[in-house]
Amino acid sequence: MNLKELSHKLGLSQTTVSRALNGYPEVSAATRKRVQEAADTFNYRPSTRAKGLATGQALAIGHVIPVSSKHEMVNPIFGDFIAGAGETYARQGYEMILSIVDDENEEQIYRGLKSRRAVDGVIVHGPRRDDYRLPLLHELQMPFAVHGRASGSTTPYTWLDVNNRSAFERATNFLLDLGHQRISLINGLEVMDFAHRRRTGYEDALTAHGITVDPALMRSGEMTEVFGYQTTRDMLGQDDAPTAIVASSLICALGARRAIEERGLVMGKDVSIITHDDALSYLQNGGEIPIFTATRSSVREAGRRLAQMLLDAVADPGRAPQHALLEAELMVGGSTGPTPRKD
Amino acid sequence: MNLKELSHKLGLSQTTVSRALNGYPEVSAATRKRVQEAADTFNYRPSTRAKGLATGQALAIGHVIPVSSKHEMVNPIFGDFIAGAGETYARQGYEMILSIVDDENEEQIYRGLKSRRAVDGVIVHGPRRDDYRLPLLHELQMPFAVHGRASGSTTPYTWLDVNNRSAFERATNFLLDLGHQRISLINGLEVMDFAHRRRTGYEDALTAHGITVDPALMRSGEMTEVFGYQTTRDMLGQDDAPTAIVASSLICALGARRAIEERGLVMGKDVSIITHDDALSYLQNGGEIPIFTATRSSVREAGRRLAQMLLDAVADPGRAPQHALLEAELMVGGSTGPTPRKD
DNA sequence: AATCATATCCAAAGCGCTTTGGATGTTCAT
DNA sequence: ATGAACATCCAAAGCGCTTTGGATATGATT
Repeated sequence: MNLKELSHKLGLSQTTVSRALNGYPEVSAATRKRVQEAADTFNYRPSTRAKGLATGQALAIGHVIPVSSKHEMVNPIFGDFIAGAGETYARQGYEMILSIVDDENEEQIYRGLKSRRAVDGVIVHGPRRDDYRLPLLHELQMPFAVHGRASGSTTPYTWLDVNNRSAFERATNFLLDLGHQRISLINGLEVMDFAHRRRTGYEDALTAHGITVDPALMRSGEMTEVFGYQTTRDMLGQDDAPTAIVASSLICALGARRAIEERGLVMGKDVSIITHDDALSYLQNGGEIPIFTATRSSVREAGRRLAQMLLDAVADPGRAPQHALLEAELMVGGSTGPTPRKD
Repeated sequence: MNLKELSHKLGLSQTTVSRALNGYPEVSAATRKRVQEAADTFNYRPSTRAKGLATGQALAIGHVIPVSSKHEMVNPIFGDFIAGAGETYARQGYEMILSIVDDENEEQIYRGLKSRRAVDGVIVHGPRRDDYRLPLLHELQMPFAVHGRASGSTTPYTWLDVNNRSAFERATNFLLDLGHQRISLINGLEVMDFAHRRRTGYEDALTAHGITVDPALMRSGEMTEVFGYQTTRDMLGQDDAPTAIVASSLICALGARRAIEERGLVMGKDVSIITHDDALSYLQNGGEIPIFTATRSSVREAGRRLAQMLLDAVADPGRAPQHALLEAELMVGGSTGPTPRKD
């Protein structure tokens, strides 16, 4: 069923039917109702493509998901983020189109989306420091919103981020207050902006307590379970091993716990862990009582909100870029405790 | 840059330029080359919408991801599956459009995709037993391919599935051969087709060894870490507790291990675990030596292949539905061992 | 009764492509 | 030289919508 057929059935012009359906005032209430009902019974929905051609809009938002070409690693937060964003799009009649691309030829993807006029805007995932994508998108005049931030950008842009610095500062302080002095940081890849901010928070807290930062206690890499395990095992094997760990993700923390227990140590007693928790639906941090003490911020909620911010920007290209800085909440679980006394 | 402008620049008609770019024979080699180069330098790409309108194709495949409305749970395999499928689409110039939808009004989504002519076909995720979506898509005449199977469907359809029955039969046999008699099954929700098949494999193995299936040892639920933990804790607290567990996912298995260790037991010695491993990029089952003994099948590879099967079906609507049944490989890790002797 | 505003509808153009049905040269055998 | 066969290109229609610029009818105003 298309417009032509529908308007024929109703004995009206395409113009009138289109206007009735799109809420224009030049249609009598009676006619509008009649059209509305006919559209429902015949299950008529305008073709997105035709509508897009006519209006110049795509009615779609692009998500370009970079996949590490080295490890073929898909960021595990991506599912929940997308789920959140999808809710927003569905409510506003937008489509979400997804490009999974290894980070080598990401630029081509953006150019393609632009020149094919496939989307009205894009969400930038996993921003790096001095991310080249921001100037690129500016140049392409493609509206965008960033999940995270990219320090080093000179022009303003729309973003939503967790306050990673303050979260990790707080996490580190929490451990310091428990008496820990040797605190390790298991971080994401340092090219990622969030990882850099987290490190800053961690270092600031240490420095403020007069503790010098020890590079031997800081590791960064792709945040897998195995990475958490290996780095923890390594560090626990060192002389002057850490008594506490700040981990960048729950998955890392799981690996860290494995290494701790493998050595016959007890988490929360011999070694404390505090982690960041993205509140992923399939990997909750325990039930009522969290397993891990954690700084927590829902990535799904982030998806919902950032999508809305982008749609706002698309609807009104003139408006100033919006920002949102979310504060993570600290949840005390069973993985942290006072420094073990040296016997 | 659009076709009109480009053809103007070249002093050619739109027809000729279009044909040159699309590989039609009615164009001289010299002209084609000239056109090709101009397209490159001006970064011309035909508008997907206009092309779609003209050809009647959408050049897009829809993925409808059901999200449990109760738990807002996004299936964790989804990211990797999508990544695989995305590779295939990118190679063939298709777009992937994603709808995240709570399973209540999934039907509306399919009808919408059809009537808006937004996609050329869809991938069905998470098939249930007697899934209503298959007859629905048939009725809508929408090409589709199923990740998994839906027992109970009368008409043939395109699918790709892991041989869940044989994988779980094999896993159970592996434990039986180690001497285990009390073997528990921690399964996904039983409405899901895969969970049912897995149970069948498990039960078949037990029965073949003359062991009666004990409902007290079988649990099913959404496969989270917490679910694995709680069910394991429960069962280990029972009289006549299991000495081995067959788990449906690595995440469940992580929870099971937590419960085991919490009781002061040792995995692989006091209690064995064998799990299914989807080879997710962020949750590898250890490094060289697997942590868990597991049946393994890459969900990413599944995405790649199923996407191709769907594109084939779209390209040639007449062809008979294709199937692919993948056999999982068994990887022996450290989580299994002989039955502990009763002291 | 003539004029005008208002309400209601419609024909046709246009969005950027593909594709049909020619038109115009060129080449070759006769 | 002549017509057939081929190579190469183009004008225009059509895909399914929105939107511009009227047309017509109705009722209020003078």
